[in-house]
Amino acid sequence: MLRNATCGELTLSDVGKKVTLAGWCQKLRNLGSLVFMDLRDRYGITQVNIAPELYEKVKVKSEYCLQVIGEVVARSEPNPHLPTGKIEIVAEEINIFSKSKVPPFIIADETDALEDTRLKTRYLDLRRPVMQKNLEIRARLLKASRDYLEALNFLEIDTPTLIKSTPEGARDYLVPSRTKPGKFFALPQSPQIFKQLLMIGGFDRYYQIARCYRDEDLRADRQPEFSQIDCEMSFVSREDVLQVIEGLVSNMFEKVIGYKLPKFERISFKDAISLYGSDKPDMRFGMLIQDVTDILTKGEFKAFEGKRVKAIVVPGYADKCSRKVQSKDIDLAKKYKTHGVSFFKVVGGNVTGSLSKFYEQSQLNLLLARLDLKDNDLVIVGADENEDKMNVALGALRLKYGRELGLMNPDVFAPCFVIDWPIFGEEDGKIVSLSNPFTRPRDEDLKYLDSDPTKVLSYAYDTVINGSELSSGSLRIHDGKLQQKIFELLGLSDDEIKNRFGFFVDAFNYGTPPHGGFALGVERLTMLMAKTENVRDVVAFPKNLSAVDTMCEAPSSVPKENLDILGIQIKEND
RNA sequence: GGAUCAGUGGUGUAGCGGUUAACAUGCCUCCCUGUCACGGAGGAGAUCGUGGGUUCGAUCCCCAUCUGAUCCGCCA
Repeated sequence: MLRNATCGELTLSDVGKKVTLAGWCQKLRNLGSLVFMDLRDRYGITQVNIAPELYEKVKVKSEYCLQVIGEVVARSEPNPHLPTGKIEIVAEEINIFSKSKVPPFIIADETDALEDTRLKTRYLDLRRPVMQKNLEIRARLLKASRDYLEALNFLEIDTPTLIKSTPEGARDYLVPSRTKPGKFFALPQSPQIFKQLLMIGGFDRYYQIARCYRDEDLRADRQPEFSQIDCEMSFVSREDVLQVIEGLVSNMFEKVIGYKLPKFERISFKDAISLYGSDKPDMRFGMLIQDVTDILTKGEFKAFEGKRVKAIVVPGYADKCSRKVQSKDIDLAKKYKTHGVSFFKVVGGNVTGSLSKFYEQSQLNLLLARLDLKDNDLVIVGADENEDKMNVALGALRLKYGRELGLMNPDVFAPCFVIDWPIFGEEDGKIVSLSNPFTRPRDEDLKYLDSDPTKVLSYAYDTVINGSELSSGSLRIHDGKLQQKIFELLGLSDDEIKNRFGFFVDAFNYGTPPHGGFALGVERLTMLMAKTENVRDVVAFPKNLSAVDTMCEAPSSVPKENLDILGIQIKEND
């Protein structure tokens, strides 16, 4: 037996027991004729009292992996900050399993190393309690989701990860085929098509913890490979699916972090954009975007003419809003391809600011009343021909100030469903898909399919908590004719449809049940529960922003012979 | 594809035309019987990301390049 207790469990009631612990030497405190060692494992830290003679013999150092045999004793001076702080082990024997080089950074929650450094020796970084806690949250929420879904009769079925490339949406990761040189598999961006085929195959409730791959640029919350709790159900209404999502997510929060989520709000896509300036609204705080077009286009200020004018109010911020701050905000708004924003301040009950001179007092009073302005409030105003662009820009500013004013409390979770998404958008006069092409249009909107497709809303739904898109899903089309029609509206020719989705379209001719589902982002969920804004904190071995694993140095070159077998030649750099 | 910020001992930072390149921490040696961010004394450790330029002189200014972070585009 290499150990019979962990470093996190011993208490005063264990005093007198002889125990064997195993772990890593976290810290040594050598007082001369008395040496203390903090021994660390996954469960905690236990102090070991080592006699100088024993210490001389074993010569323990930082991060040595070792075993301690000794008696549990009560400490004469307990440490109230440590769960095991009332006891220590008097070492009788120390066996070193293996030595360690001096680690490149301090292995503790409060490490001062930058992430880049930590990633190069991730296995050391993973020893840090906070990383172990994060990965434990991840494991526990997966377990909770399995338990919940299994109880509802969902069947776990895995789907292939070497699949047909169907260029649409995200860029595929490609895998060359050896048996068919010159041809490629793609790694799945999601199991979408397969889970729908499972519905046709009669598995009315399917789920899977699915690995997904997207070869797109990364972000702090985006990795090229990630996991989804993927579900699909047959013979369901939108309401049925939303119930499952709400139940599942609430159950996970309760089981994993003991948080009771409130009932999920519902908001239409349209309202989310116009009130929050985002399709993933953070509902922990207000500061909603308001329409002031009728008031502010009536003045002498020509630049607002013919545009939609929208505003947010930052309470009590007028005196903090220097010229520098303003110019930063203008730049932020311009990032979203707007003309920028302007500022009003409320001073002594009056609306002031460089634009105020363009307006009559009566109009400014209207503004005071409409926005319910108080002294020292800051009003950020933007105008644009394209209302949604300005909404999105103001939405970004809303988040900036929400953060700054401490309104985004990480201990509070505000869930909502964003529903009624449009199916089509317009880009350069062309109809483009805004969702996946299998999303089912609302029955009441089918009549617009020919006349004005952009008016057609769908049975799609996103789950959003604290501004993070946790899941997205929809009812799917189950009628072959309607599916064909959607493909046509997207400008796909019969040949293209046949090439990309032929097998899928064929399947629809054999009795497709009405179905729908969703996919929950595992990393996003874990990030919320672990209260981190960085995906890499909840992935054991992540890629950096260039999609590189700096520890393994992947991707890498491969020998020419391997390429020859695949019929691949690398183009020389020009 | 674009924007911004940052690369200085192992680690994290300071310095921003002339410095013995500073501080903290880690590491090594010695002292220390109750530490838990132990304490004390001493020591080693840096071609200041790379290449070019400006200058009498560059870690510092300029250009290029590489690397990292964050955002926009992108992510059906």
